[in-house]
Amino acid sequence: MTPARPCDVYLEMKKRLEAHLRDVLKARFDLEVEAIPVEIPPDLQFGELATPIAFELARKLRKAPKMIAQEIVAVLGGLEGFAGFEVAGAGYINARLDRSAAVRTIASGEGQAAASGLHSLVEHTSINPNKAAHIGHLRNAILGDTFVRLLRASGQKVDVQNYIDNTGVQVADVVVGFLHVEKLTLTQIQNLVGAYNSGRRSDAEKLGAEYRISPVPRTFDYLCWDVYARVSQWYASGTEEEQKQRKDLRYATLHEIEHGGNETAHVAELISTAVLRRHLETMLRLGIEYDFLPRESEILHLRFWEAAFGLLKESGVLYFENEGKNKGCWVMTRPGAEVAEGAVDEDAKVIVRSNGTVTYVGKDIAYHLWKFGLLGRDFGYKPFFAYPSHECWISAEQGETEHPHFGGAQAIYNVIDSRQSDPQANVIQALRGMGHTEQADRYTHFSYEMVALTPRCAIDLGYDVAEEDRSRPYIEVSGRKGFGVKADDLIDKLIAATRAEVDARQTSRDEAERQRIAAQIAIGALRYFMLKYTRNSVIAFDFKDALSFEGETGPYIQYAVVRIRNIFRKGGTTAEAALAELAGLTELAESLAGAENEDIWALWLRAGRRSLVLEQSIATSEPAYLAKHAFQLAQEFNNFYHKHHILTEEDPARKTFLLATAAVALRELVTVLGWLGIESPEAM
RNA sequence: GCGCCCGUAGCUCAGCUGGAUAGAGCGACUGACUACGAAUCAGUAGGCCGGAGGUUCGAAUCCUUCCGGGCGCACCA
Repeated sequence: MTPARPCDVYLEMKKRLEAHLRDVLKARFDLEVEAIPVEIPPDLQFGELATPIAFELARKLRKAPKMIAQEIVAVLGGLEGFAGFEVAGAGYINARLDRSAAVRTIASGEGQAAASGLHSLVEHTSINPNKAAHIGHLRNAILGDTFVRLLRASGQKVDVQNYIDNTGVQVADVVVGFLHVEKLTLTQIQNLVGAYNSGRRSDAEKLGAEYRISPVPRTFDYLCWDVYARVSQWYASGTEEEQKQRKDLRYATLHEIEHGGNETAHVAELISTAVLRRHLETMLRLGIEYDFLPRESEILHLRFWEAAFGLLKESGVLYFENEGKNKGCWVMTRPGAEVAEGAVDEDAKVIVRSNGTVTYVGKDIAYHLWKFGLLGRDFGYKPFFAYPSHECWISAEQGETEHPHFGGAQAIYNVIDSRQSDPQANVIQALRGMGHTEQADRYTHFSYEMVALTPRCAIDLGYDVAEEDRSRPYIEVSGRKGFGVKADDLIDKLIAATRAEVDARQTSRDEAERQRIAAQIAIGALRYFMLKYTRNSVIAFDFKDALSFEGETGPYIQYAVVRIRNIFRKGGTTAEAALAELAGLTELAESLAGAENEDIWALWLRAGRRSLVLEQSIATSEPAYLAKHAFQLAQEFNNFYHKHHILTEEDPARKTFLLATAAVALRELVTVLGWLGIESPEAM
């Protein structure tokens, strides 16, 4: 069997050094050390790897760290792939790699991960299908989609799910909006959806005028955005009596939708399906695809809860409360709660209300039992949306007889914003309580902070910003108030901006090609923008930052790729050929030594770090690490590019080496950008 | 009141399970296009890492506490 990641010298060398140190410590000093710390030094002058192990051993051995380090170095001997070890500072042991050997390994590496055998399920996007997607949803989808790509790159089999809450209160609200505020009939709604779906804007406008809807936005999800804002306002306006009636109407509508099989439910289905289709189209513009769309309506109608309820009662996770404020409910103990023996847990989480209906967390427990294959029930499946390479399926009460199998995963990741960490913790707690500890351990709430608007951005967009909000660092987006930046608007704006730049530079390319390049750059800019921040940092959105194409941005990295491609184009050769030629060079050491080559060595080293960063990214669920890695790689290449002129190099061996350096940078940049869902344009 | 997150350069953010002189981008100021395209590069200025204690050979990182900000704590979803 071939090694999983032959090109990753860092990962390989780190493991080798750890193992060697462990052996030496055992054999020569009779020391068993659990974890040997091996780190990457802050500067290349300290070598490529280092360990502060001597500091840790100082107390135990009652000796100065520096002496211990010297003793260890004295017996380390030679290790394949390393040029030597030395003591530095107060007791660091620095390791220097055999640079030529490392370069050859990196150059030859394919970097393909072997299948890990792990089957994971990632749930992301999960937008309520009642309005257009906004920038907050983009962060979710881009984080989720990128993480899917990372898991797949590491060899996992991954199913991508987008959960659709098509029977919730948000859908009910827009149904109320269409039926009772806009006062449309089922037939009229059907006509409107049909006109929008056919793509003929003029038809939608004609109907809009006839039905007295104004303004008539360009797409159906945009219309819903407006209707949702109007109905929210409608609920809050009017007399007290009217408000009560409207609230009653809201919940009556919700219950009809949940129950199904009536006209209101039919309207809800019509609207939510049309909006869902728009969400898929929006996300596809960013290269985001799904495998399966489980819907709440099927979780209800296929009685997932019934099955889960039985299991929960059996395992004792749920108990019936006879006393206190939750009297008459089925409840569960919250994670971390400590309740005295015999006392009533007033703080318990209600799962089944005293009227017998189940709460959101209850339904979520059922759904997650299904995800792990522990429920004993399954959805029906129907094809819903065709991508060029595969079909996206949707849940159905009665599905096709032939269908792929979803669920039954070994590990799951839920990309859900941090405000939902309590309910997520409840679900995990329930799984653990049922004895599914392994599943509970492999349940990751992939949480992230919201995207908010800077006050300046909100004012620029024409929203009323209260005086007290103007001094705040950011203002939360609100679909209810219609307050936010719609995803498609942002994408359009980005494409227009990149198009202007492309037009200025690519005068000889035709219209279609320019548009394609502009889109690639715009999507690259957007995806990178959403990925450069770590998950628990609130993004205060501003067009100035998002529309920036300089510095730490997607286009900066793409530009490095284009530069490398230009070198090979002008040089009449290819990256593959350059790497093949490198193998024929007998002497590399000279090109890698000395201060004037330090930047080249740094670039090779960075190139040899991909799998290490991937591993860290997955372990911490932090795609930002890989985004940063891509940027640093591009930065180091640009550095190299300015310092060494490749095509005019006269020494043929040196030129081959420089070309190979560019080739490896290209290979790494394209690979890592691909993991981030960012395309590498041919020109820009 | 309880829980979670955050506070690092003028601004926006990195800083991995504690480790060597605290980094990047933007902005400001200097410079570099008859070069493989300057969406680039080089340089300068800019930091009691919110405050105070503690643990440690060593703390931006761990613990305690205080201050300042955000978000959760429903028989809503």
